[in-house]
Order: sequence, then C-alpha cells, then structure tokens
Amino acid sequence: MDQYPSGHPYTVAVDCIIFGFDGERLKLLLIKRGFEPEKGKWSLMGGFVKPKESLDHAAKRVLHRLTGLEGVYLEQLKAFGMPKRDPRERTISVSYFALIGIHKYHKQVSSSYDSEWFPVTDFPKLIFDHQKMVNLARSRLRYKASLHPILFELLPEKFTMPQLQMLYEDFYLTTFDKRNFSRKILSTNLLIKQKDKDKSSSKRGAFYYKLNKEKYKENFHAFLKFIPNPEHLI
Amino acid sequence: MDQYPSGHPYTVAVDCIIFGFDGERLKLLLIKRGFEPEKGKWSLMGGFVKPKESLDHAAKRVLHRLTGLEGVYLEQLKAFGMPKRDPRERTISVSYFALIGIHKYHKQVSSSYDSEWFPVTDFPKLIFDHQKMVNLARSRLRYKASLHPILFELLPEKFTMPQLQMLYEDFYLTTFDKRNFSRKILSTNLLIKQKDKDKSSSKRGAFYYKLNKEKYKENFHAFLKFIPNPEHLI
DNA sequence: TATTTTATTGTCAATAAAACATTTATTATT
DNA sequence: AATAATAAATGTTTTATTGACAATAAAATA
Repeated sequence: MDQYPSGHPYTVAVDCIIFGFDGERLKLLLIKRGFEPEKGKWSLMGGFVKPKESLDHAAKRVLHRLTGLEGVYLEQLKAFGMPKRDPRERTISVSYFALIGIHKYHKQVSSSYDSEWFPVTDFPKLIFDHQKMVNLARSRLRYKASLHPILFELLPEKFTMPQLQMLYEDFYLTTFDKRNFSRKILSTNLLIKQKDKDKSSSKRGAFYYKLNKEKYKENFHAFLKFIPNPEHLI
Repeated sequence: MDQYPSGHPYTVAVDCIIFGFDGERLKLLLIKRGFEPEKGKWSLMGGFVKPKESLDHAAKRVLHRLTGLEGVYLEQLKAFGMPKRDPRERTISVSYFALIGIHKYHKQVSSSYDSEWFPVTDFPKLIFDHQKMVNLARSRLRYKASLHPILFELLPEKFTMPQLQMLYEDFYLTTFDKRNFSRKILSTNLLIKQKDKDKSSSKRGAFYYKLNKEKYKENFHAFLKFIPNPEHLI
C-alpha cells in the first residue's frame, strides 16, 4: 500500500436486485433505463452513491425511490468492478438484493419509472453486467433460504401453509410432502396460527399463520435447514 | 437513477483479511501502515484499485505483494463505504478474505513490509474500520467452514487426522469425539490416506492424508455440514 | 343429503447422528 | 529383553431425525 493515488476518477453506484413473489412465481422488478448509455433498455434499479452517504443508505434510498417502501429486507450482495463493465466511465457498482412483499408494491408510487415485474426464469436482456448480478443474487438467495427462514420476507403478513409450501416448491422447483413440510416448518416455532381462514382457494379454507417476529429475529441465523437436501447450490 | 454525477472523487481500495493456521491457533496477518494517515499503526494489507484492473485482480495483486503467493483462496467479503471511514478521502474499500497455508509464507519475501501474524483472538487495534472487517471475515469463515470443506486451505499439503481435528476444535472452540470426527471427515471421500506417518507428536505416529483436489473442487458447494450443531453463527 | 374439494393430521421404517472404550503401534525406560 | 508410557486407530449400540406413506375432516355446492 503506497500513497493515495491521484487522478483516479471512479464512479460508485449501487444496483438493486428486487425479488417479489406473486403467489405463483418468483419475480424480479426491472426498470427501463432513463438515460444514456443504454437508454430505453431494461436494467436493475440503481443509482449513484452520494458524497456523504453510506453504501447501505444509497441502496435504501434507491429502493425507496422506486418502490416507496421502507423497512425492506436488503442485503449487500457483491461489489462489481470490471474495468469496462460500464463503457462510459469506470464505475464500481455495489449490488444489493431486496425481498419485498409484492402486494406492498404499487406501481403508481413510482410512476416516474417505467418498471415491471418479470419471472426470474424469463426476463429481458439487461444492460452491462446486470445479468450476472441477477444470477448471483438468485443463487445466493437459494443458498440462504435453504438454511434460514428468509422467504417469509416475500409473503404477506398473513399467509397459509399451502401458500408457503407453494413458494418453497416454486423456488426450488420441487415438491414436498405436505405433512413433512408442515411439520418441519412448524417445528421451528416461528409461526403463529391465526383463528381465521383464507377461503379464496378452497371450500374448507386454510388457516392463516403469522410470523413470530421476535423468534424470527432471534433464530434467523440458527441453521434451520428448510430444504431437505440442498445439494449443489452455491 | 439519473445522469452520471460529476465531481465525486471516490477512491477505491481493497483490503485483505489474511488467515493462517500455525498448527495451534488461527492467525491473522497484519502490517504496519507505511504512510499517512495513521502511519505506523497496525492495519490490514490493502491497496488502491488501478484504473484498468478489476477488484479481484487488485486483491490478488495486493495479496501477492505481501506474501509472494499465488493461487491462494480469496473471496470477496463486503464493500465498506461509510463516508468518514477514511478521514482523509472518501474511500470505498472492498474487503477480501484469504486463506493461506501459513508454512508457505516466508517473511523475507515481503521484507519491505513490517508484517506479523497475530492470533485472531488477540491482535492490536487496527486503523479505520479494519476491526469490523476482521470481525465480519471471522464470522463468514465460521459460517462457510461449517458447511464447506474450506479449512483445508489452511493446512499443508500433507496433514494428519489429529491435526485436522485440532484445527476444527480450535476454530469452533469445542471438542469432538475422535471417532465421530474422523468418520464424518472420511465419509466425504475428500481425503486420500498416505503410506507415511507423522511421528513428530506421538510415538506411534499418525498417518498423513492429502486432499483429493478433484473431489474438493467438485464437492465444494455440496453441503457437507462439518459442524454438528452450527447454531448461532452468522 | 350427497358430492366435491382441499386442508389437516399420525405412524412406521429407514437413515443419520451421537455416545461410548478398547486395542494397537511405537518409543523410551529398566 | 521386558515393561511402561503415549497417542492413534477402530466398531457397536443407542438415540434422534428424516422420509415415506393414506385416511379423515371441514366447508361449499349440487
């Protein structure tokens, strides 16, 4: 480590990989880029880091600007810094991934952005290295969700066991035995059974559950292993 | 996301948290900083990212400059970017952690640096937010090592089962049953038993093992769960 | 009242993890 | 040459966890 360098004009940005779950599929929120280069192309929501703000703050700000949401699950993914990743300037981008309850998102909030939800398995070509960011975020999320109860972040406050199972099944492209799944989830003691039911998708109706937020925070890191054999995830 | 900003002179650096294992304890390689600010204080090995190199390249370069080593396990940890973290300039530092075989490191290689190994549990106060970086690196390493066979990176090419166990026990501040430990490790089929023994620490001698590097690469992500109940790690 | 639909619940078998003690190889000592 | 000392190597039993499996219950509708 030598002296400070001079004349190294780096631009520092953040980009957000925003995940949501619409009850059927895992989705990704993308925007049409509003300025050159690559104006009009699909991209992750991003922004430049201001002189006096932290990286986390920049990510929160950018996320809030698009979604109007606060208190969202947001985690730094990785810094991307290939020299030519942005052809115009040398830009270091710190990527973050966010998990939001898709129902909380109302497009009108951010009407100044041309944004849209796409299935994570099928979305348009993105600018720069944003495709890499999405890929990495997906595998990181799969990894984390196999051990920690993170997918609850994607659900509404009240949800049913079948809904939860659908989320996990869609997410891992597999199926689980209902009895074993429910037993495993309930054994964590993270859920509180409600008295009311969701009757929208069955005659009998399925009981709602809420997340026990205290325990959720306490136990977040406690290795719960939500996926039976989570092999070959990154 | 608006236009590109102008007049935001960020400096971008990398810092390396370098771990080694001396056969008894997990160690950290630190250097005495050679320039202002904070000259003469202990710090992580770091350096500035050059205009035409990637972040990974900068980290490799910095690590090589201090240790003379190549092909070392190196992984991006996190970007740190609090506005005042470096009092002189707005510096974004991308931290990396490295695992090296401590025996491969020879101090004379980097005689231009004043460096020293310290136990991770007891090392001097560091500059800036380097202490935070070390803390985060430690918990990340503990997390990863509980699931993936990453600690082999810290051992010499040939090692014995008792040595391996000592590493894990020191690392997790616990003890394991010899029989269960050895069974678990061997069940991964990652080790190849050698014909010769290490007699330095017992009369009978303990067989050496080598890592099966092919399988190591293949199986790295395959959830091996090296620690029985890895609770409450981050 | 019968039918349909989907949620809910329990048991048994197989597998994996954890607890546990003795024997073996070698060197040093007498 | 026999014996003692040291640390390595190894196998079995018990317990806990996981996985496979199907019948019943609740509510709406015909």
